Formats: sequence, structure tokens, C-alpha cells
Amino acid sequence: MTVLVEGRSVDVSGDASAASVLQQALSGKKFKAVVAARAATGDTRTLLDLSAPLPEGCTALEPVYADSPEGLAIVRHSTAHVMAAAVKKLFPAARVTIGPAIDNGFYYDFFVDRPFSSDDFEAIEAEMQRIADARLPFERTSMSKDDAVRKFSDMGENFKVEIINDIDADTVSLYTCGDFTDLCRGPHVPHTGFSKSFKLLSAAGAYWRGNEKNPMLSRLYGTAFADDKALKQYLAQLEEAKRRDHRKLGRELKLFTFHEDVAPGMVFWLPKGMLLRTILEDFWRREHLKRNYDIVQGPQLLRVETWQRSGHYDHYRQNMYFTQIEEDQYGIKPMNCISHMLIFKNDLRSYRDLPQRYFELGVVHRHEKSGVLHGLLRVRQFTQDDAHILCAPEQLEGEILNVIHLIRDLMQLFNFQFKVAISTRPEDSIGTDEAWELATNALIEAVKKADMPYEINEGDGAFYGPKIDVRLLDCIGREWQCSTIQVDFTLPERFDLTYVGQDGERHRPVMVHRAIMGSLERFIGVLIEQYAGAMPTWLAPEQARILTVTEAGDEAARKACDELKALGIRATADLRNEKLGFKVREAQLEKVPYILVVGEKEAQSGGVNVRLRNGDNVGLKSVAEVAAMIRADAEEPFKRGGMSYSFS
RNA sequence: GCCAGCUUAGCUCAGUUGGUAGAGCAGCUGAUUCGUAAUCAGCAGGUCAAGAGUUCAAGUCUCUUAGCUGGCUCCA
Repeated sequence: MTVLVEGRSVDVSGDASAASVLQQALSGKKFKAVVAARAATGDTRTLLDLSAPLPEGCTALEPVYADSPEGLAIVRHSTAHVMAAAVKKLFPAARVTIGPAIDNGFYYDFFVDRPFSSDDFEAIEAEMQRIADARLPFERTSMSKDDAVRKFSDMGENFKVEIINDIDADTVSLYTCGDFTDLCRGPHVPHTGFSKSFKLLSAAGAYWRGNEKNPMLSRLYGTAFADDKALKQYLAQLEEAKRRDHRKLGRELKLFTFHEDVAPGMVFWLPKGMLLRTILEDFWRREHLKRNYDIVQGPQLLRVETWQRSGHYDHYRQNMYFTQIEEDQYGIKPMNCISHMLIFKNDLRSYRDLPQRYFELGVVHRHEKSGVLHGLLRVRQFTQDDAHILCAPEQLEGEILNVIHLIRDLMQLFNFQFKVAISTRPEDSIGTDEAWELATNALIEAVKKADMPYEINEGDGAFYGPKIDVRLLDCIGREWQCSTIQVDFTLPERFDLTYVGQDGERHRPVMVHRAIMGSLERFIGVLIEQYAGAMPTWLAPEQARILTVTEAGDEAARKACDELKALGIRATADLRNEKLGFKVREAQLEKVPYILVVGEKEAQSGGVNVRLRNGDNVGLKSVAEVAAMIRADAEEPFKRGGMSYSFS
């Protein structure tokens, strides 16, 4: 028969293996990098081990290279097996559970008496290296479920038995390399030599099947790549992420601080951080006014009866803070929606008033478990750029589309790529099936109209409605959950919101909850990491710093500083009795975008010498020229999209 | 909350087999007036996270608690 390989026809015998076909079709060098094969039979494509025979009716066979995304996943998965083999050898009492490939590596969960720690890595890595060097083949066998259950029971691998019992098939496949046999769907690399470029990264606890009622397992995380060069590059990227850590930069740049003993999980904004935040807030309020939102604000405390009525008390109580004043119990708001609904109810509304779009930079408190707090990215008090849109059902899709466009424009402003996911009804939820279906469809339709790719997260919605989540991707490829759009048919019902329609009858509006940045705290944290602390000029708390060489320049520096300020530039002057090199170094480390030097020469001409934060020296400029330059730089990101910026 | 690791000066970190705490940076004082990433000198700064135990003796060993970091789970 004839099989197509990378566009070439190859004649093969009926019982040929994938390896033999590919070996025939590819150069030796290319074949060496192949870890598996993808066989096409009609419309279906299946991944195959190289040692597997071609499936019946196979028309094409594509090589899967070790450095392709699919190949990497196979390499990592196989490396997880190698790690499990090493662990079983060093710790025979360890029981194996699961070990998949994940985004940037792999993990394997073990049930052990003593959890692993990083002290164990060296020994495990050394054993893994031995296994890799031995180039042991991965051999696949099939057996009936009953036989497999018996086999793993005999080995005492009760977790594997549980997995096998859950598999909906008559036979299961096993992979053996060396003395280690594991239940696995495959495919795997041909031999352990493909798992030579790996590193163990961390040990962590994880519950069996992610449920905290189940036993705690010990999870080992690692990563693996096609070759040492790619591994090294990835490890360097991890270092880079550490260098950009917003907690470190927040301290160094004096943006914010925490006092864990006083207010764990709550931010203290320092002057520079607060200035940055104020600029961002100011821009964002204006943008919302431009897009026909109304800015409102509700109280921090609402009586507990209100939270009972909204359903928050039943569904969210464990994350809420409460306080008692005289006889009255109050709940501190974990969300802003209630106030916005009460604002809607303040007047009799007509269909002509819809949609009502209420925007609030709303401070909310949510008690999160101490273990999950993480700098600005996960806190207990945060400020949402929250809005609630109350509209007629027929306006829903259009309103959602507007929100999606706002998200798109903001992402563009910061050069973020993003991913869209639609989450459907969870188990713990309120509302009718009909309402859920209507709302879910509106979200899907709007995303389709916006021409955006999306995925569906089944059962991941809020308790009151389905939602769209947006994860942004930063410049080193990490994902951050920020924007969310949630449709809600339930709360307007509970609070009896109505508007008078054209027909003179009362109708029920639909509510859309949405946040674009998500929380200002998290968003600023992500921005700090995205820019490694060097904020874009429009957001930089200090846009220009004037440095003197000697105190003879003090007067000229003060004058230039005042002039820049008058022109709307955030400038300071460093008149300290320090050497110029010292002041330059400090300004550079503090990521001030424009470093302006005033010495004897400049004082005479009335200008400044301009140095950029990348180290480039632009030369002598007049104050007016510098101001124009900084302004152009500040406005530059706004040229990309549908937003604008105005100096105040 | 659970698992692991960590917690020494404002920050970054030393501290040997248990013998009673040290450096750099930052701060303060003084000198220095200097051209694009660190001028010099001096001073000050610590119940070694908290508590208990072992010991003649604990930063160091054991236990308990708290916080932090990385995960699980949750989520903006």
C-alpha cells in the first residue's frame, strides 16, 4: 500500500511499523528527532507510538518531532514516567497515581509516607539521568481490564486500580520501560534517551483527584525539552520571571507595601504607587464616561438582610466579612452589584432609559484563605473596575459586544494578547434552566460577532449566571485572569427591578456584571511584571528627573523642573551633593523614563541633556523640546487603538 | 485549610561539629563640588518570627504557633 509522508508517497508493506515508514521517507537527521507519528485514516487522526503498526486503511503518516508542541507533550509525559521509574527505584514503598504533561512541563503524584522535598531532587534526577542514558525502550502491551486490575492489585498500586475501574473500555494499555510498568494511554517516545533534557522544579502537596477529602499526595513538578539548549532557555525565562516579580519591584520602586501582622492581604499604597494608580484610575473613568457609562458609588456596608435577599449570604458567606453595630448586623460588600441595583430602583425606569450603565471603582473585601494570598495578584481587599449594565433582553447581545470591544481596546493599549473562555452553569447555582440557556447563548453570540476564538468551560460559571472570562498573556507568555462579563437574570428578579415598556407594562431588565481590568491591584501587578517595572511614560509616576552635576546647577535645575511641571510633565529635581554617576545610576534603577542632566554647559544655554532609561543619550534639548518629546512618548500607545489620553 | 520549604539589621544575605551574632547596600554625621550605573571616613542599627523543651551552653537540635514562598483548592 501507499502512504503519504510530508507530501511524498511511500510504498510500504502491510505489517510495517510507523518507524519503518518514517525512516524510509525522512532523512536520517530528521528521523532522529521524531518521537511519535500521527496517522490519518479517512477523517480521523490518531497519535501512534513509532513501534506501532500502521492502522487499517492508513492513508497518511506525519512525523511528530520532539520540538513541536505535540512532541514536547509526549517527551514530557514520557519524562514523567522516567521520573516515576526513578522514584519507584529509590523509594519502593511509593505508590504511583497520575503523571501528565502540563503547559510547561509535567508532574507526577505519589502516595508516600514522607512527602518529597527539594532535598530529594538530586538523587531522583541522578537516577532519571541513568535511566535516560540507558535508552530503555518504552514497550506497549494491552490487557483486559480484569487482568490489569489483578496485576496492579498484586503490586499494591491501589490508586491505579481505582483509575482502571473508571476506564470505560474492555482493554487498557500499559507501558513498560526497564522494571517500571505504568498504566498509560500513550503514546510515548521510542526510548528513554529522548528524556535527557529535564529538570525537577518543585515539590508540592496535591489531593488525590483534587478533592480535599481525599488523601494528600506528594507531587513532583519538572520540565523537559527536546534538547539542553531549549531547557536552558526555559530556565532562563523562569529567572526572568523572578527578576520581574512585582513584589520585588514594588518594594524596590517604592510603589506599595504590606503589613502582614496588621492587615494581611491588604495593600498599603506608597506615594509613587498611588500616583501610578491615580493616573490609571483617572484615564479609566474618562474612558467610561466617553463610552456612556455613568459613574456611581455605593456604601461599603449593607445590612445583612440585603445579602440574604441577594443570595450572597447563602452562597458566599464564608468569604464575607461581617460587623455588628448596636443591634444591626452588617456585611462588608464583596461585590458592588447590590448598590447598583438600588440606584436603578431609585427611579421609575422607562424602556427609553435603557440601558443604564453604572460604573464604580468599587472597593470590595473577600476573605481568601491565607495560603492563596500573593502580592497584588491575590488580595483580600481590592478595587474592581466594576460596572453593571441593566438592559432589555433584546439589548443584551449588543451590550456584551460593547464590553468585548472595550476589553479589546484595553488589551491593545498594553500590547496584551488574550484568550476568551465562556463558563456555563455550575452545580451550586440559582435560577431557571431557561434563563441560563438564554444568557449563555447571548454570550456565545456576542463573542462570535466580535470574531474572537473562544473555549467553553463547563460548569465554571458564577452561581447567578454564565460568564465570559478573559485571560491576558504577558510578554513572557504567562496567563492572567482579568476581565469577566457575567449575565444575570436572577438578581433583577430578587430585587424586583422593573422598567415600563412601550406597551405600558412592567418588564424585567437583564443585568450584566462586568470588570475589565478585573481588580486594579491585580492589573497593576501584572503591568509591573509586563514592563519589568519600567512603566510606559504615560503611567510612570515620575516621568523626568533633573540631575545636577554641582550645586552651581541648582537654580537652573529648579527652573527647568518648574517649567516641565507647568507643561504637565511629572518631573522632580535631584539636587543632592552626590556625583553625577551615582544619581544617574539611581534614576536608572528607579526606571525614570527621562533623565535630564543640568551642568555648566546646559545652564548657560538654558537647556538640559537628555538620557533615556535604556541608556541612550539624546543630547542637548530645550525644556520645551523635552516636554514635547515626553508628551509624544506618553501618547504613543494610544495611537494603537480606540482610546485617547489627555494631559490634565 | 492541606503538603513542602523558608523566617538572622529597613533590604540582600553569611554564621562551621551547639560555645552567646557578622557583611554589603540603605540610614545618620562629617569631608568632598565631582559630566552619564556606586567618592571617602565615622556612627548607629538585631529578645536571631513567637513560645516551650533538650543541654553546663541553642541563631544552630526537638516540639508547638504565626507569617511568608511554591503548590492543591478557590478566584478579580
